[in-house]
Amino acid sequence: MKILDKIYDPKSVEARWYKHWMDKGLFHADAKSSKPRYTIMIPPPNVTGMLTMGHILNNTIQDLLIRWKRMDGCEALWLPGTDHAGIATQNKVESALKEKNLTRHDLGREKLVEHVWEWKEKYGGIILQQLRKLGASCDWERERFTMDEGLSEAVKEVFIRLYEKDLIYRGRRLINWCPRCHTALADEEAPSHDINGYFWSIAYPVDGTDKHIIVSTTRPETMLGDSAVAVHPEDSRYAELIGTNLRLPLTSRLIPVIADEHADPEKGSGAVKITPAHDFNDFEVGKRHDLEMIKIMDDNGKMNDNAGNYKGMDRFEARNKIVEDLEALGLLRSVEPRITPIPKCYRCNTVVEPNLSDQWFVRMEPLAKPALEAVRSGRIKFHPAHWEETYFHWLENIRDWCISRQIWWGHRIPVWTCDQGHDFVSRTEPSECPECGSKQLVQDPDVLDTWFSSWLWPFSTLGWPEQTDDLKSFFPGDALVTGPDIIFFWVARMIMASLEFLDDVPFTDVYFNGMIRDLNGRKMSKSLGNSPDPLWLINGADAETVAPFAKDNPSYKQGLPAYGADAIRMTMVYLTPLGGDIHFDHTLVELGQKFTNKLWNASRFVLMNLEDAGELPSLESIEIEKLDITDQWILSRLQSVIAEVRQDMQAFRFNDSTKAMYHFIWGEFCDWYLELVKPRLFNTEQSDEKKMAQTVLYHVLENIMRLLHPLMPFITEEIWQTLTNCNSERSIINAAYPKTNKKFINHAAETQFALLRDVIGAVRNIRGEMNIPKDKKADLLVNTDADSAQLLQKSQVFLKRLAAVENLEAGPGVEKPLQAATALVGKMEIYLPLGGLIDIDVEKERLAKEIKRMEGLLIGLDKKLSNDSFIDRAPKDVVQKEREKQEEWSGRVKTLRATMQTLEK
RNA sequence: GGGCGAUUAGCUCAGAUGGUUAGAGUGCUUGCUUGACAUGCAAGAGGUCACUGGUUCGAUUCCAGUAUCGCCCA
Repeated sequence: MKILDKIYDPKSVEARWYKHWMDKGLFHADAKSSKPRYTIMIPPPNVTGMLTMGHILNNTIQDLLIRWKRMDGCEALWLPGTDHAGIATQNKVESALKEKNLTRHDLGREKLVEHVWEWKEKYGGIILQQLRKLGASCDWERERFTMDEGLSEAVKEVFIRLYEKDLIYRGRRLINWCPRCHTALADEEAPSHDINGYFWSIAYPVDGTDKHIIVSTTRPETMLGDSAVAVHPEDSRYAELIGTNLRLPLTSRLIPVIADEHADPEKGSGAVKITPAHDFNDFEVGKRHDLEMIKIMDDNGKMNDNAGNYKGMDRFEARNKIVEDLEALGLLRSVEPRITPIPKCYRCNTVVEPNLSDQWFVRMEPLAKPALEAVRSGRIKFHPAHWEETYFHWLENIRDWCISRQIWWGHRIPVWTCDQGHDFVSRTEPSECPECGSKQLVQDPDVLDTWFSSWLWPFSTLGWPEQTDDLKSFFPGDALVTGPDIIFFWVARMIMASLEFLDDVPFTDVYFNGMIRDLNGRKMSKSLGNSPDPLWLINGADAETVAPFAKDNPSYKQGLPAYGADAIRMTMVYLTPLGGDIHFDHTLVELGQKFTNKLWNASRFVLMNLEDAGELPSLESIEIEKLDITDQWILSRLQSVIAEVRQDMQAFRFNDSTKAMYHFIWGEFCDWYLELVKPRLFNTEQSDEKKMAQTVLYHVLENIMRLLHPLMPFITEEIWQTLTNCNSERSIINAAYPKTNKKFINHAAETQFALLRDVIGAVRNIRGEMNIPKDKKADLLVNTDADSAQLLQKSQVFLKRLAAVENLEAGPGVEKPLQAATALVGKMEIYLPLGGLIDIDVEKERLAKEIKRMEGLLIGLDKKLSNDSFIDRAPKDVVQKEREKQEEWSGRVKTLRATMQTLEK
């Protein structure tokens, strides 16, 4: 049997096994397999993206599920890929052009798109390479990209189907416009941010009088586009003015005072300016009152012809000038600071401008209804469930989805217009207008929102609309693992699309992983620069490399050790409760690193001690009665842990499953079993006892490796291969996930072992508190019943080894010697006659502390039990339990007091 | 303004369906180079479970309110 190297080196082990897995095609899922299916579609990262800590968590969880299901007998598909990120990618290429003093218009549409493809081939998808370092067991043969031919077909098909069902329409509407990216955005793509703004109050003169109406606004520049001032119909202050005209300052226009419930009498003066072409609420008011829609800005966010003297100014420059001019006219009545929510472009952070333009929209309400129902009925479950509220709220208040984008990188809208003005859709390049036969055709210049391709991801990746084997085999999928930040963008829309086009849900469970934050609680993001490069954590990074980052993140100053992928995976999952956020710092990964080291060394120890084992019997063939109590205990515990891990993973409680394994492996297998098994192993003679110990050791460790593999794939493969002396044809990837074996569940053994462990603990406690060196052995006397005494007698070798016990005397009626330290374990009294070693004062102090603690507990308990309502109303078994406790504890206090007295003599 | 979530040991976090002597890792103190591991072993200190009420025999756990923080929507 091979022995492991002294130090675990994640770098070489990880590279070696990942290559092996790839070479053997172990991640490939076979559509023709007869096994049950398990499918996860990766949330496709942007093709421009780099790996972040968020991806680490997200993909570790997916890999954990996939590897578990694969071992558990499923044909498991984890399909990877990227999306083309229309705006982001085009931005990237355009800024590269800018350095050569070129704009996209210099190149023209075709050339630019060519350029983007080149860029994509060269730099795109780095993130997928990075995922391999994490150990992701994606089926790389099935990698997809949203601009692939097949996926583009799916997009076109979906557009046409929706168009023909009248679920897609073109309309002139107010949309969110990014003046920098030069495109429309969906509502979700323009999230609002609070900024420190102002609230300006402006006097609008009533025409023909010397009266004024005061209106307030956070955006004074838009007044140039005002077409009315609204007051509430029941606001008596303004009743007489309704229908009169106001002179709009800085212009020559007259605008009416109208009555509309949009005006809130409680807010400001109660009168509100209406700018239908530049405000979403005002747009609705404008429609109701048939007001003129006056656009005062161009697509760059600069003032246009309608802005009079302000023409050509940037919107913010115009704002300042307008405020200045109003002040000069004496019409500016007040300025107060105000936190103002403003929408910003999610790609470039520019302030978004509402813009009136022709765009394509999807009618969402008919799609939303079935999607709502799918979650309400429980066909799809969210983990944690509270995200359902957010989902419901959005779908119940759904607005139509603006899907056209005025950029060039993306799926072209399959709509043509002929010179007679007829619009029509076509699956192929049309040669004539189906309505009038005209051959003068122009295709819509816009492309579709990237999410309009991502929402098809669960089936477009499998070949839809073709009825491929993959589609039949792997759709619908099982789990989706993603962040709650894209619940609207993506999760809800995938559900809608799958129900609409395949009449089925795309997955049955959605796991929302938490956000990774820095230690100050800020979300890790590129723009804040507070996220370390995850590859630093995996491969290590010297101080120089991380210096720029370490400036604001001092814990990185010394550089980072190579923690390895397994350590990071384990740490992240350990730290994440169901959907909870993580406050992350790299030093937390020491948890996983230490665990990895422990696992490695424990395995090394086992392997060293199996060298002379020869052929070991199968576990099944062992007669349980012949096993040592410690063997029975560890095997029984193993069964419980297997059951617990399975249960937790099934419930998406990965941190609980991780903790269960951690505690079992370190706290029970390493700390206790390995120590207890040593006497048998170190026996140089070959004996049945030794062979038995070796057998149990082997089987427990082998189970541990399989149990842990989905979480820590590399180290478990390395150890498992060595342990099982595998030829390279087999892999732990295809080994069976452990199942509970009822034969080994043994509660009696667990109880007996607990007793032994507690006695050892009590002796260690005394020795520890008195700082008694290990080489000073002491006798142990235990006053206890015959059964326990027998167990202790049988376990003398353990007591000697782990508690430095010299001689043991145990049985009923054993009396406390003078000059002894005392401890109570359950109903046992244990004494350590330490002679010269014992410090009476320390022992008195120790006893006094324990008496005080127990008395404190007893007071509470007595109070509870003297409460009649408790006795009457609490369940009988609870009362009974409390009574037993009271008896035991008061007995304990009595014993401790008596002991104290003997010391005081 | 509306909705959702959080507040437990110095730090990072666990604690389904109310009854546990409130836990883990890390940090801290003490003692150990014990034939796998000093990335280790053993022992210890450290908590008014944010605050105020309510429900209950009993609340860290359920409900309401307050405060602070975070996210989403307007």
